[in-house]
Amino acid sequence: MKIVTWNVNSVNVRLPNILKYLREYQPDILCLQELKCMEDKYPLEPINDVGYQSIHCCQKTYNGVSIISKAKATDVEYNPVNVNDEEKRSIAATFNGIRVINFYVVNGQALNSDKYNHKLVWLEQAKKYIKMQLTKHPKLIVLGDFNIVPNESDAHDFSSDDILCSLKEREALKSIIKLGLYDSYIEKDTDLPYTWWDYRGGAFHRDIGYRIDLLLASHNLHKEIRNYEVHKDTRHKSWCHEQPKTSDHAPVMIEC
DNA sequence: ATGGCCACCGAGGGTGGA
Repeated sequence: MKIVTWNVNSVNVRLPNILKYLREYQPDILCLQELKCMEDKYPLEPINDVGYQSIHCCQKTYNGVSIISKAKATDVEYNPVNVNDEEKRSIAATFNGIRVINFYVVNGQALNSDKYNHKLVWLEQAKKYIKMQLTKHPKLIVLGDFNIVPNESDAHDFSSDDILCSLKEREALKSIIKLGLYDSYIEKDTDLPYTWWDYRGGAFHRDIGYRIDLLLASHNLHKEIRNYEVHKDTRHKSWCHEQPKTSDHAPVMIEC
């Protein structure tokens, strides 16, 4: 079973990339973040045409999350984690006995910003939801764009004064993991751990990145994970000729 | 070269991303 998280930075701009990814990698479950469209603009038909179903939680311009899958979703919850109902940052469903919770965590912008407090409040809500979900679902995975690095080694430029790296947000992530989750990241000697590289300054080319896209599995699922891959090929402009502009995130896959 | 911000809205530059 292949489970993937990918922040696509606009589902419509990235549609050719997404369809190519589905055809080539054949994931069982592909969780997307940053759809940036309303439901009536969500490209359901082309996704169906390559043999996949989709559930999606949309808003205008910002945010938005979906789960694309081969199997039918059951027990679907739309935006179960929210501080205000406007922001669509969460969607959850069960696929063949596996509970999948897809998050686009608040970015937070800067430590002195109101958005940073919003991020911390949102993470508190997420923790409550996950705690409740763990009591119901032995096989569970929380995945998505967390906008937080778990460890100092997960940032090329680690500074505790910077967003993504600061103490409070990392403590919030740790306390979520302590509920009974396991970071599925498997270190590869050949690669730095990053999943996101800034568009600016040739960051990808210079491998100046951060590991902020995470898959956190419950013990019963984690013990079955046998592979972990970051699909950096999708970051190359030559990978998809129909849409040479790429997302700034790479898809991250586990197999179990 | 595996290369240098991108996408949104709306009509041009401001905003948000991470």
